[in-house]
Amino acid sequence: MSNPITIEDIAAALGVSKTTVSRAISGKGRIGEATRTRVLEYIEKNNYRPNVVAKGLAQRRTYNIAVVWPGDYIIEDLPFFQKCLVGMSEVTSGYGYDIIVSVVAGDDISSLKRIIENRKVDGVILTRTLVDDKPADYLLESGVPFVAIGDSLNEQIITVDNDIFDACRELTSIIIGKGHTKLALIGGSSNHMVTRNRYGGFVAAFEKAGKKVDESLIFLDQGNEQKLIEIVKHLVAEKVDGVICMDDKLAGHVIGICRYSNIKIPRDIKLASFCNSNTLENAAVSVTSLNFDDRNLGAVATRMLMELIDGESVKSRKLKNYEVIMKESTK
Amino acid sequence: MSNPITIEDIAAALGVSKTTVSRAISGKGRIGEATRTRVLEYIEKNNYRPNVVAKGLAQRRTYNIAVVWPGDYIIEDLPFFQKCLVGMSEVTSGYGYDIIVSVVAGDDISSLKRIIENRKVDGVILTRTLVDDKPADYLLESGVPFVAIGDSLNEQIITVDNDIFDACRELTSIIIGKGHTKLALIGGSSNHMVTRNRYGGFVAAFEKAGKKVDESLIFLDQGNEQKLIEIVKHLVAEKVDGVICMDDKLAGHVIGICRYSNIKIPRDIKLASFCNSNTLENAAVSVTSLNFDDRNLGAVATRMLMELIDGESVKSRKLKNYEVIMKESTK
DNA sequence: TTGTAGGCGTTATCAG
DNA sequence: CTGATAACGCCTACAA
Repeated sequence: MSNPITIEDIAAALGVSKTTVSRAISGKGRIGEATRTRVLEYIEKNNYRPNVVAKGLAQRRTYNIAVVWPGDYIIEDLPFFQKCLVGMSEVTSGYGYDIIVSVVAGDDISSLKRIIENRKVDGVILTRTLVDDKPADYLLESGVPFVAIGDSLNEQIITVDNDIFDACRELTSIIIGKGHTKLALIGGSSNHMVTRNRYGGFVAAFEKAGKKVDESLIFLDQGNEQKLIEIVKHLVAEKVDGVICMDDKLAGHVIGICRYSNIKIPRDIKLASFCNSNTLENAAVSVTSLNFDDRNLGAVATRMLMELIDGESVKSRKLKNYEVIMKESTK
Repeated sequence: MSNPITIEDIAAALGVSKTTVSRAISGKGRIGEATRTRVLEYIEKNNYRPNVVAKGLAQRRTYNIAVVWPGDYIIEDLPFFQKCLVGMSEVTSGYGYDIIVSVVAGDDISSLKRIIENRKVDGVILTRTLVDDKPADYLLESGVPFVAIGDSLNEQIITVDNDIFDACRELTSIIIGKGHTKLALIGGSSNHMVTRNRYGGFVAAFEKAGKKVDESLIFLDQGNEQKLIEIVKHLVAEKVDGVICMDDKLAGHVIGICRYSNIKIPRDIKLASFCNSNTLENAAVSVTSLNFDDRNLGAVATRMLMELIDGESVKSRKLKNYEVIMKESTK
């Protein structure tokens, strides 16, 4: 049925060459003001749309970027990715780009590989960074422009991140400042770069206060709820002042355990989370936590990638804004 | 730098024509077994990858589908979309397709429009359906193949959905069967088709039990927490047996209100949710709810779309499996 | 069974 | 300022 009109149709209708039409559209190359408006008017009237695929073939561009999306269902992580995505989408559409999602679960980067090998995208955004980062390594090797959200140990990788370190240090400092100095820290995968930074911020707050971190109160790579139960009981027995969880998943578990064990927050123990996901809104206590502007993070990452694709040189960035949200759990 | 090799390079290297190479790859058209393997081996050895964009231009295909993604941050909705997406991704990669996300917030379908007008995709999946469905109307008009997840009043629209109606009826029936017949129903946007079906299932359960629904206990288009507070207090004053929320966002609010108002669930009032999002895991009570296989839903929708794109005729489907999860809140 | 030539819709090169 | 003409990389009649 209704085949879309092409640049050639326009050329024929207007008695000019394809080249001229192309120039009128792209704005590149010299062209008479008269013919230019004539073409543009015709385009407007017949609502012509350039074929982006054909354009891409000629320019060796796809006008797509890939966004690596987590394939797991950890609910506390979703709001972050969602907010990032919205920010990304706002930027891409301004550039005439679209977003292809590459769902990556665990170490299986076959989806990403396919997309890259098929040359479906001009660049990639990694939405989290790992210590042993398979996707990043692959992308570096393949030479595709990419930006990673999160910190990296590899200087070659262009990254953008919230200032996790500072934020975590500040939150910890505030709690220390309230006189709660015997603090435990519970964190997730130590293969996530963010875990390192959170840990670093925690330690830095102690240093700043001239105190020493009690290493026996640091628990990383936690996720298993059974082990958490023991840990929480242990902490209460040890009479720690408070516990800081690196994310809301852990904080949620701790709340659940406390409720079940009849431990009262904040009476018996204080609680804070290094990452607010809004998943704890219906929890038994409202939780002190950190808030970041993830939508902006996604937007900035995308702008950086766009510049990278355009051949500009781009430097890693750290976004400075965060909020410390004080709630009942540390009262 | 390293320009990928093309079909022409292979042809030249092997002393055959481009056509022959193309045939060896696609499997279409007659070709000698000998030359065929010769080409395939060469491809393997030099790990040649066809340029999907060029292929698409020639075939008038993009090997992309669009998935309309919600632009809002309603956390209780994210798991559903996430699970759908994973299912979709599994299917598309089997077909050599990729997923472009179209972030649509409210009535602003400009993102979707751009994607369609730019001909970036061969088809679209709508991840929710509305009573007044702007995206669906647009897609119908534009003639792009699409499948909608969720029910529709428009027969022209090809849909696939969980059997919301049956599931809601069953859950309601169970609660009625426990002797709780004075039930309230709180629901979200009545512009969402799913709201209608949930309501329908609720009503059907009453009919099946030979009872009449008390219309004064039906509250749709709720979201505002302030109004919910009044409603909950009203319900308690009216001594209703229980309240069913159409989703976890509402259920979460109700839990919060009850806790604040010192109303005990399930002692003072029973509670159930028509849609389990796992966001209530840390809530004060565990909530009776419905579980669906959303990943499969996404997978089925995608398979249907693939068939549609391949020109096959596809009929709307309703997926039958769901689970009723009985928890403390209705004890 | 294989090859030739033209087309998919643009952009880019190089003359005029 | 404008226009042929050749890419871009692949597919597909039609011929051989």
